[in-house]
Amino acid sequence: MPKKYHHGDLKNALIQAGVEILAKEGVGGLSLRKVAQRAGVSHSAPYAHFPDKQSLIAAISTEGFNQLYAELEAAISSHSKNPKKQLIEGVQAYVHFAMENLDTFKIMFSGVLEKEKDYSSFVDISSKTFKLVVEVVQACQNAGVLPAAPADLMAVSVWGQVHGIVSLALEGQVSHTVLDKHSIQDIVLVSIEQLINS
Amino acid sequence: MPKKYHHGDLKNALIQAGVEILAKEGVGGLSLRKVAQRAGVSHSAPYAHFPDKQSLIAAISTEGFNQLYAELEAAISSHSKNPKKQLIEGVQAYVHFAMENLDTFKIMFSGVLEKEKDYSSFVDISSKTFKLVVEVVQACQNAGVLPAAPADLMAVSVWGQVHGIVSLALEGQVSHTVLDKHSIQDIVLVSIEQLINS
DNA sequence: GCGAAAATCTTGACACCGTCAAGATTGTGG
DNA sequence: CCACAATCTTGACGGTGTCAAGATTTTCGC
Repeated sequence: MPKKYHHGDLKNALIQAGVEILAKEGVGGLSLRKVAQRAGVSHSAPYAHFPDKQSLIAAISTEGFNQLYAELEAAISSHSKNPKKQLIEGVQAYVHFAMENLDTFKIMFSGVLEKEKDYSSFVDISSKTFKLVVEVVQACQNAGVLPAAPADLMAVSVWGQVHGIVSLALEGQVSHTVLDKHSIQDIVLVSIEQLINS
Repeated sequence: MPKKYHHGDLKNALIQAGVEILAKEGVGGLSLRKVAQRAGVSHSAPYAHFPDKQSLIAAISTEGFNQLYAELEAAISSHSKNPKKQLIEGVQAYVHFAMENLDTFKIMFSGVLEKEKDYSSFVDISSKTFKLVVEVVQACQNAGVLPAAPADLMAVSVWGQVHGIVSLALEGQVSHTVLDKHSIQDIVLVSIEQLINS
């Protein structure tokens, strides 16, 4: 697949370097020039592979979504006969991904990427992820675990719930009176159970 | 309160200029130098009032939270005898604020402000806002509208649900199969009703 | 009310940033 | 093998956050 030119596979090396800088210095520390330096090329070499910085960010975000999708699917497919467990394990995996890849998660969901619809592979993997959520929700509905609203709408409810709590927590907006007593994992689980039919 | 020096009340003028640039050019277009220029002062005048750019962003975010708090309280206090209506109107007000002040909302919640706990007035107003949510949730619980879990935990659930859906929608992560059929307002309302005791 | 001290603002500089143009180098296909 | 395309380097440009030095204005103790 990737042909070897001067560097080898600079495009992926740049994405990888970006992920590393992101993890080490946060979103504010991510610059094209640092990415280039870490990959061992000159400051404008990236322009052979990405038309601009936004495009590299799109690639990093896409990579993040691919990983998130993989982890979600792994969590779900381990319990293919138990929709409720699929839901719970999927939620756990989502929270786990966010906490383990804090800045990648931020870049994926915090508006750093400004015109996401311009990047088709980003749109592809993120809508594929949404479809995965819809499937689990639908299975839960068929099993009577979730209410019988339209599946895509219910999927937005469930995903929104999880995503919102995680986002607020990462943003420091969840009061310490709550965080002192419960982990984010627990808070999300308790919240999701409010949506589940008793 | 604000004494008049050379400019008059440059500190607030800078915050206002920041809000305007934010609305016109988005988060990416917000620079200290543009803010200074719009306020009619030299490029480093802001340093008399803010130690760095993050500090100005904190002030803008704080201003945003003040406005959000005011709108939430207005929505809630119009229905002081009907907790369920308070909840629904409060949620509507939250969604309305997000959509009317898109980039301010982003700056408040999207990790642009990196060390939020360093800014005490930001912490004050945001925890005050959280307390407001807890109060409404508690009133709903007393009226049997919401389940009887610990109020602060339930508040995180409710706020997280609303905030998550709004965030995902603003990020373009809500599938068009949903958005074509429902407004964000409707989606959030339908979702919240899943949490309300029937 | 006056003069010292503090607050405010300007000017100029620095390093870093994203981006582009010109050219050098390297791989590929006819 | 050679023209061409892909890849990478060098150098430049304007914009950015920040700091230092100095000018200007207000405040405050006497």
